[in-house]
Amino acid sequence: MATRKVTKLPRSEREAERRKTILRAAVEVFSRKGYQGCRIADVAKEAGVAYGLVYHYFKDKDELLGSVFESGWSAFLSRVAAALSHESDFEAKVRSVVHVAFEAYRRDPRGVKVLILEVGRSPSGGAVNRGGAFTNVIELAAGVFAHAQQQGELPAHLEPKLAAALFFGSIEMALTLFVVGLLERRDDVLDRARDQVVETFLRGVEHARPSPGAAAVEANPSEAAPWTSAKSGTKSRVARRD
Amino acid sequence: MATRKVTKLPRSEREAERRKTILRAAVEVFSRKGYQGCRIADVAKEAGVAYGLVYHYFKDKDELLGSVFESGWSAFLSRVAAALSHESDFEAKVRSVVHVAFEAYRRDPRGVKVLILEVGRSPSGGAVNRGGAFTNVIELAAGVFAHAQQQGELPAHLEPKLAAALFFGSIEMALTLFVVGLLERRDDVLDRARDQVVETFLRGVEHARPSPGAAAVEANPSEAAPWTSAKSGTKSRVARRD
Amino acid sequence: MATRKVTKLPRSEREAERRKTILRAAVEVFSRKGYQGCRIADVAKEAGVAYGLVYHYFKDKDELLGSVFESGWSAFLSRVAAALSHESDFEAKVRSVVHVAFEAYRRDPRGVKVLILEVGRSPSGGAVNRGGAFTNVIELAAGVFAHAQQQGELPAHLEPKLAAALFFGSIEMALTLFVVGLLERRDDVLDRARDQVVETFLRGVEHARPSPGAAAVEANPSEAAPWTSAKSGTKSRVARRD
Amino acid sequence: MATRKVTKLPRSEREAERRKTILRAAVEVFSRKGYQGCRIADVAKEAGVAYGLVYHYFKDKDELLGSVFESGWSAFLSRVAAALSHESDFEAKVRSVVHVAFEAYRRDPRGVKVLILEVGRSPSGGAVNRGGAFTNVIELAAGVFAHAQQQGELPAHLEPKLAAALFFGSIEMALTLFVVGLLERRDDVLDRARDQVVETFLRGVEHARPSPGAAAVEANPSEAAPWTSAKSGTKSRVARRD
DNA sequence: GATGAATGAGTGTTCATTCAT
DNA sequence: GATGAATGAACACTCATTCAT
Repeated sequence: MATRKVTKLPRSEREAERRKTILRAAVEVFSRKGYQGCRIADVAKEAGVAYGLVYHYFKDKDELLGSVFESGWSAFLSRVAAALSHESDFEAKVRSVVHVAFEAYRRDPRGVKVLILEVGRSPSGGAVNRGGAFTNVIELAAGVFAHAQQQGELPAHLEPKLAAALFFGSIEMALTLFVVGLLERRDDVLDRARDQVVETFLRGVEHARPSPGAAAVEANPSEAAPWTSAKSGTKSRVARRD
Repeated sequence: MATRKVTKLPRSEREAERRKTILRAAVEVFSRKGYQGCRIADVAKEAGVAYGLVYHYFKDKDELLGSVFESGWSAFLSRVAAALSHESDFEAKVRSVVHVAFEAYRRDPRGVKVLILEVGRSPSGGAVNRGGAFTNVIELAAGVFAHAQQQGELPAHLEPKLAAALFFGSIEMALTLFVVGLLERRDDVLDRARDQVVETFLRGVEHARPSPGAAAVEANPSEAAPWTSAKSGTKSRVARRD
Repeated sequence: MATRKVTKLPRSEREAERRKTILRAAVEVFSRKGYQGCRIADVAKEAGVAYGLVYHYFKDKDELLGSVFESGWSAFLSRVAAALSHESDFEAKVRSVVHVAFEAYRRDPRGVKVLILEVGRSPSGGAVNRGGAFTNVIELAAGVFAHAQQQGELPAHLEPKLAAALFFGSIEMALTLFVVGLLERRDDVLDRARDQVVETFLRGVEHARPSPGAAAVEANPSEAAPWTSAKSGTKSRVARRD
Repeated sequence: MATRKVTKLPRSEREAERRKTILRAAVEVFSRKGYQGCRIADVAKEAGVAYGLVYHYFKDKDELLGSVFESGWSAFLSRVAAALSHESDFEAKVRSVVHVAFEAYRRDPRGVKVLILEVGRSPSGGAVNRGGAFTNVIELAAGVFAHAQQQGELPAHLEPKLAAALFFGSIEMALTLFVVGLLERRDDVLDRARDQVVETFLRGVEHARPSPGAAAVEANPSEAAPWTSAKSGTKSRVARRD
């Protein structure tokens, strides 16, 4: 009834299109309900396709969700790789990777949430190579750190993979703060946070330098804590026990 | 503490005991199969009690698993709080918290895995205030950082909550490296990693100092990559308790 | 704590008391939730006794509910028997049995509801001798009808048991009208209905005589249909199909 | 009726068929085990379909069993309505409704048992509008009685709904006598009982006339108790349709 | 390819019944 | 006798996956 007149993409393209539609729907549903909580039916409905069609494009639920990860990660990875290739300086590389991560979040918080909240999940569950994806990023970054060590830009005693873990762990948890709402999803806050991540990673909390933008702000003593709108940022100044 | 009768536990204590048994079993199963994957039947079997008894002590699956989180987090939180209260120096505090985390992992990788891999996860998964638990740790640590800022031990421009996030993000991801097997779960590797986490967080990758133990090693050029072999092990510099 | 001072009924009486308490509670719960819908726990709570105590007095759920029936029926039966023994005239007997039934309803609609709504139930379910109780009433009445036949008060061609069935079927369904709310539970309506049941059974719909009370009412043409408050009694005057 | 294709039923009809199959199976199981006692698994097995398919066609157990009631009642109702529409005389109407009920029982004792034993039962059992179905029959008949009153065929002082209740109460309890085995399920007994129901309802026990068939029998004193033996059988005086 | 009916194993939850205290 | 914790069979309902059309 409705199928008669379509622009007729070459079969393969039409299919690729469908596949992407389903994948996008999966990301959406996945981010709403989580890995286990989402049903194939939900994905199909979200994608506007028939129930069984999902199984034409994906072997089973695991493959579908695996694909979600892979496409997400590979997109992230390629952006990171591109960013790295545009910079030669170590600090610049670090800065640009953090930038990529924050931009990804700014553009597609849902997708990032999925990636963040489900990495390493599926305890022994036969799921895809999420671990693999994770390993990829770690090792990509580890390569950068090892190179920097060879260039003398970084102390030799550091384990590159661990350094990479600390790097991405910092980024991830920083973004998590936004995901769970502990920090406001405002552009200026995001920017400032990004700078603090870079600074802390490079020079440590003890020697982190202020954001360039914040420098100006510092000139205005009355706005000493621009991180939060009004309500004082941190409640308990002293460790609680309870 | 509460009862003197030694011969047999009074009804109420017996029950409290049962409850704990079930909770422990839940942690176990949970860590093996994850939040959604764990079945009440498994928990009951693991605890060695009848199926229905689980429902005597916990309203439903959600409440049971919620309790797992809460008990796990509160245990971790109280250890962290204790560690903090024993130190006054900022660096020492940082070091001791990292120590607590690593010791927890050394002692009960399963439990840590559960907390690490499931916190904040399961979007709207119905369960308790996992988010709340997460928030608690962040804010506990944020308090420490804020205090350090007041003491002049830390730059004032840092957002304490974000600093806390970077701190725990680093720790978590470092442990994840062990969880997923990218680093060997050997004592010496754990010790060295712990030091690197502390150093990187405090002074940044660029100025991180080598482990005291590793210092000696460095003198021996023939052992250039102590991350993957040897047994130099700088075991637990800080006294463990319990 | 509280058990110290009780009037100390002889053991057997105390127990009989308890038993009755539980039985009453069972009637209550039963009438609210029905045979299958009620849980032993509900009965225990309603009776204010411990969970397991119910099993001291009743072998199992079936026996408990069987007892409910038996006590209900036997009470009804003995009232019916008493009523019958007080009258010698056939019409008077009929009238007094209907009276007993309507009074029982007026006094304890709950109990009647239980008896009415569950007779003959439990399809093949191993339940008690509810059928037995039912049989008892039918045969008691059948005896009366047979006697009346011998006295020449009733045509000989009638099957007494069937006559009894028609009799109690009329009574039951009449009461059901009140139970389900198709007739108002007002005293005057009940009285009038009672008369109509008797008249219809004795002389048939075609020759049923008006209630004595209604006779007076009839004198007042403005109150021609005193069966219902205001809203005209029967909607569709002609058989609907739909 | 709706489709011409003979070769294979179109999808939609196939499904409607399936639905009916399941419904029939539900009636069967239902009549055997009662409302609460029947399990979805039994229904599925009886229908010869997969467990889960039941949930394709019925939201849940309640909806399934609700449908059983509705279809049963509506079938009965339409037969009654048809019978009524074919007769104009009041007595004939009464006679034909009783006939319909007895024929229904003769044809499908199971189904009748279900409707009889479960209507109005299960207090607040959640299921559909069983009460509604009950109300429908009562009001349908009440309409007939009201009409007869207007025609002067019936005393005006009777409450039509109550008359309807007495009518169906008599029928129901008469059938119950067969259901519980107090009367033999033999054709001649059924016929005779049917006549007695009609006569008693119309003219009362006191003036009920003997069955036409039994009249002949009465002439033969040697067959004084034809209720329990013989085979005189006055079969279906009114044409059945079905 | 597309559709959605059909399948059935899996699992949370209830609740009658038992039993140690 | 009283209590309520312990037991476990039973069952409704879900949902990934298959398959006929």
